[in-house]
Amino acid sequence: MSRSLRWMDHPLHDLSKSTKEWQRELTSSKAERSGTSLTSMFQPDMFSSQTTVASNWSKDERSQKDTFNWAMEVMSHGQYSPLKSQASLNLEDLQHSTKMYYIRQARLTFEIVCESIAPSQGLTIYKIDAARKYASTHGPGQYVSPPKITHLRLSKQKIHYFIEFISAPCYLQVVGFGSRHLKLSSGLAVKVPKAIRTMIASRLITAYNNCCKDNSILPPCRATQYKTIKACAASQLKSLHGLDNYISDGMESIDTLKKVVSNLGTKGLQTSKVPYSKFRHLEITSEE
DNA sequence: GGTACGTGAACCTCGAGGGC
DNA sequence: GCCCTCGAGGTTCACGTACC
Repeated sequence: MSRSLRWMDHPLHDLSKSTKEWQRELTSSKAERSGTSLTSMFQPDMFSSQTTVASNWSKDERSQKDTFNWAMEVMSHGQYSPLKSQASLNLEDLQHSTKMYYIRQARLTFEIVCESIAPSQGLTIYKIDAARKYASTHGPGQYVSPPKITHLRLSKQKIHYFIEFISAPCYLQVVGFGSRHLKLSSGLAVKVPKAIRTMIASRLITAYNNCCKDNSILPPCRATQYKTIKACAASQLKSLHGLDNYISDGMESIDTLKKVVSNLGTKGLQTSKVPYSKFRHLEITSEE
């Protein structure tokens, strides 16, 4: 068997596969070759004792990503840039930049793993011993003292204001037909008419926070507002029905502005102060 | 002491902008 | 045109406080 592995020989080179498929293939292929699983290779005691490799991921308190980052950091001797996130979508469904990020991480990971399996240069017993010594003397690091967090119970009035705001007719439209059942924590089921929200949660929250700012009211934190909106059952408007009307109104507004500027010019406004360039841009945009 | 729930932080994804 | 980095948007999670 060759001492070095090539990228194209490895299942990771098939970029059309999802990361989960990669993990499955990598795990199975490693197990076939070595008689053990990749999972067991990533256990915290991998360098200190071979008797502990039988433990599995589920028993570890760390998340899968943390364990992975930990393993890669150890294997790369601190050279590995930690994986920031795990893809939950299939690779082909991700945006290009996101896909490139995961591919980059996969390549880097693969190189490190290959280097560990078939070290061609640089890795010596002395360096491994030095790494062990460093880990035993320096430990896992210092925890930063967490800041004091204070909690304030929201008053019913505050919650009422928020619900009233998000239930305004411009944000919530009741559908003329159908209904749904809200199940309360007390077990009581309430029948409410179906409603459609015209704005996504984050926009609603931004609008409410601006409103609070104008009225010098302290709003609940974002997460609480998200929870409240989620609890108030409503569908999200996804249809583009009415979009033509908005565009039509917008174009009409631009025409009106042009007429106003033109009139101001005839009344003696200096030509240099008339922003013709901006209207030219709008004209070009509207023709496309 | 148990639990409900408010909070900050983390997660996942995307887009802009720049280098080659 | 491809690749990469960085930062922000939108959402969810887990911790820890306050109340019963």
